[in-house]
Amino acid sequence: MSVVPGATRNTRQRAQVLALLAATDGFRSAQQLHANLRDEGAQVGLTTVYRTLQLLADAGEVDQMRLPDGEQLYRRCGRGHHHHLVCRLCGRAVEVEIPSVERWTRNQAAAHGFVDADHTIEIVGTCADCATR
Amino acid sequence: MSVVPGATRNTRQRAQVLALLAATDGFRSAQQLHANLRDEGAQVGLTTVYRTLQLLADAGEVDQMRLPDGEQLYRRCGRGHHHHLVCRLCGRAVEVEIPSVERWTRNQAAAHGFVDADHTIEIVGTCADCATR
DNA sequence: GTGGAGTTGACAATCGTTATCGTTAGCGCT
DNA sequence: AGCGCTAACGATAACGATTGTCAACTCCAC
Repeated sequence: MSVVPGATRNTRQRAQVLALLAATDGFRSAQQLHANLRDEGAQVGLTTVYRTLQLLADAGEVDQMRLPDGEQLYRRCGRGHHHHLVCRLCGRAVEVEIPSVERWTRNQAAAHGFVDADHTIEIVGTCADCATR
Repeated sequence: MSVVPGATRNTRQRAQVLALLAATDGFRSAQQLHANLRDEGAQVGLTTVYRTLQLLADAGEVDQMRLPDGEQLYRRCGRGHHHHLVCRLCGRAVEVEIPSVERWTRNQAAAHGFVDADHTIEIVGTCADCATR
């Protein structure tokens, strides 16, 4: 039997992106992550950072959110469905759960005949540290 | 005394953008609106459409939301704080209110020391018409 | 070690949006 | 109606994040 097509490989670049994500606790943009990797001497292309983040996001390994200005941010996250309270300045994030809203959104969608409903809930603010600075 | 600086003027272009928005009941992108205006013979520049939408959004005359792919959408809306259930295909929107969540998000932000907290809640699905088509 | 399919990355292209800046035109005033 | 000031316009260029391209590379099963 030949190799199963579709296997994913463990490459140096993916390990480095994952390592950086593991060491970061706030949301970061692909460009920020790429810059950080370059700073610490890692040899990773910007394209690869984007691709890796997309892979991880699709696999549910990282969460992604979008700032009001449209920039995409990524963060290594706990599993399961949850939402975020994010600092608009430093990216620090707190995972929050909204038990009632999950049910509520489903019901609203169904009540209006919408199917395949998905929802996005993000709370963006300024964290205590950034506020006093 | 001279003219008060900062006055806004009534131009043909703004009237046309407003008229189109009034005749549209779903979320539309700036580019879609511009194309529609051109189709019906209106002479309006793309830049002006963007500027006008931004003005209206700042003034609270229209609501803006962002699709998962980052595209900005606009819609003439009822006043007051509310959220939307939007069709991902045709842009049709239903305004919904989430009584408990407004309070909940405020409390969560405060509990974690965040200030100036803002929240975005959007439900995107496929409406009944688009689903059967 | 070898083969070949998954990966990489420099570069170009895309796409929505914003800045530029000379021209146009709304409107308060006379 | 005419004048003048300045907001507003709009064609075009610039921008910035993201994605496509494609030849070179490198994991890894055998």
